Amino acid sequence: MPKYADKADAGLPGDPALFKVMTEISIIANLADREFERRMPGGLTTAQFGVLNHLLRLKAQQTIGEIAGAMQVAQPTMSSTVKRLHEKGYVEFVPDTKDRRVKHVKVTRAGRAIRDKAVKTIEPGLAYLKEGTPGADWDKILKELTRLRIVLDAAG
Amino acid sequence: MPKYADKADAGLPGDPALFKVMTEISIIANLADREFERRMPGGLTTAQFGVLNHLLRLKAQQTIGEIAGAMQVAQPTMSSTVKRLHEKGYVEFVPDTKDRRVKHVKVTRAGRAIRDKAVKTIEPGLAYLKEGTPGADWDKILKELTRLRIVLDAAG
DNA sequence: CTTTATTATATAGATACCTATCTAATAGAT
DNA sequence: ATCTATTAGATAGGTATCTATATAATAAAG
Repeated sequence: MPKYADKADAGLPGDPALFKVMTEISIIANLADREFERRMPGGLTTAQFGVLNHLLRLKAQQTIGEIAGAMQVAQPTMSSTVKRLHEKGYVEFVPDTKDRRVKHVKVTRAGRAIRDKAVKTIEPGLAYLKEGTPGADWDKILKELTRLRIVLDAAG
Repeated sequence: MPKYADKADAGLPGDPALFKVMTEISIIANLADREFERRMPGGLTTAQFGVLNHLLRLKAQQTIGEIAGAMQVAQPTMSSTVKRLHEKGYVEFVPDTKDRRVKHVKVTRAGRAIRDKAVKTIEPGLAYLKEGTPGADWDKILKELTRLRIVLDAAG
């Protein structure tokens, strides 16, 4: 049951627009995670899907640290996510020949298969969202959100 | 150290705009939480601040279920957040005279004080973000994001 | 009235995320 | 060569979030 569908926005009248934007972003992030994970096969989470998708699109192996940087999360977070993918057999670890501290993460066949399945699961949902927001210029909104993210990131 | 500031967007070339938007939203939500919590007094989290702010702006007490609905999170999540606020002395529980199952959550003086401090802490950050994104029409973006959230919420 | 259904909140068990810290291995400096 | 600094990753402890379930109290039905 939707809880907010009858309200103009998630904020209160006095809030500045950007504050409301941040509130919406927080709610959307949570709702989207829930929707995706409800539909994703094999108990994949969005974090786990993100890693598989990232590596497969790059067509490359990466270290845990590199993946953490690319996904914009802390290294221990990525250690944990990769560990779960490993337990499920979706990635394997390739030792570095020159530096024994390093683990190269490689997607397995099973990992590729589950990711392809996940992509197919997501596509109709994305189409649904796009149809549900006619007239929205997502390319333009993307540009602004990217600018916002860069400023926010630089502030840290 | 920013990790993404040198990239056009957080997605990959083949991704549809709306997919990239969702990716940005996820990253922004995390970055914003971190920034705010780093600056907030008294170890307040964004979730905890959100509850105090919500109740104080409404100028009303609400039950845990009502707050959960308003903040768009599951009821056990709100039980947990409210519990932490109670441990810190920022809210108190007012028993319902007619229904002994119900807890009315009321912000204490200390809660109001910490929220006022938090608001003052946030304002410059918001101004910084706004200045860092000149020309962005946040009112318009808010409208689109709200539509997106409503569609997403209705899908659940 | 007693039994059943509903409702409000709490508890249990996961995952994701963080910061702080530890270990192991490599690199640098003297 | 040895001592120190840096780096990759793992571990510990904490909050937020979810779903599923338990508990308690009210409401509805018989």
